Amino acid sequence: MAMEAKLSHTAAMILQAVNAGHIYGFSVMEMTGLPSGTVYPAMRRLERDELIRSHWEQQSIADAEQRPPRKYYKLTRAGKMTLEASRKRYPLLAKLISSEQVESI
Amino acid sequence: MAMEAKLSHTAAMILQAVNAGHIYGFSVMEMTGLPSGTVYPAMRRLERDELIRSHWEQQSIADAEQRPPRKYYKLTRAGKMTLEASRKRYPLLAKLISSEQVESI
DNA sequence: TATACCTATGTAGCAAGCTACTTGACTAGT
DNA sequence: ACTAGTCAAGTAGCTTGCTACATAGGTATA
Repeated sequence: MAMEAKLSHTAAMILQAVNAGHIYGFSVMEMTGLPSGTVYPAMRRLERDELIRSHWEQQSIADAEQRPPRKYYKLTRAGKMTLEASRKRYPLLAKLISSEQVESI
Repeated sequence: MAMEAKLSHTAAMILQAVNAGHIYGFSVMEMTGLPSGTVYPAMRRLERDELIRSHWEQQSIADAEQRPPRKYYKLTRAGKMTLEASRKRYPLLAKLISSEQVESI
């Protein structure tokens, strides 16, 4: 069995937020209340550790919606397993950010 | 009006835990899942900033219960006001640790 | 009588988080 | 033209948090 990384409470919150549909940095910031100086470096580390993967939104879409392009994330298989393990470590995590709370994806 | 300190999520969790009846370090650790290297330094800073105040349990009580003496904390008035402000900043905090969850004080 | 576990507090040194910015394009008011 | 606001990503440098360990008395067990 693969050795799963132990996540900090913050990293677990971010993973949970992405999993629940807040799939870009700014949305994670709004949902969690965490500042940009926390969220963006943390998401880089999560990507470095291959728990999430990112791709830039097409410029044409951003242009059409008149805003900066977003960097979209999704969990890898390792990310899903690590999140599952983190729910045991932080049992109150799922309550904080559930998929139901996501209005617009 | 007094300038209230802005608490980190962790510091707010600890304040909330103490307020909810987890009035010594080890109990806060168990409730929150945070490690001792987080909880004890954080509680020192909270006391330095006069949001909580501590006093050592009487040795005779610890002896009678056959365990090390505990350092008991309680919120100051400034601590209660800061916690109240933090509930606005972290609206999901109260759900995490409510007084009802405390079995033994 | 070692070895191990439990309660409880604590610290050194490294990793992660936060404050206060920056960049950049677009919107709206004065 | 200038100021201010919004969305979105990002960074430098200081502060906080975490891992791993220490201390210390208690119980339990082989």
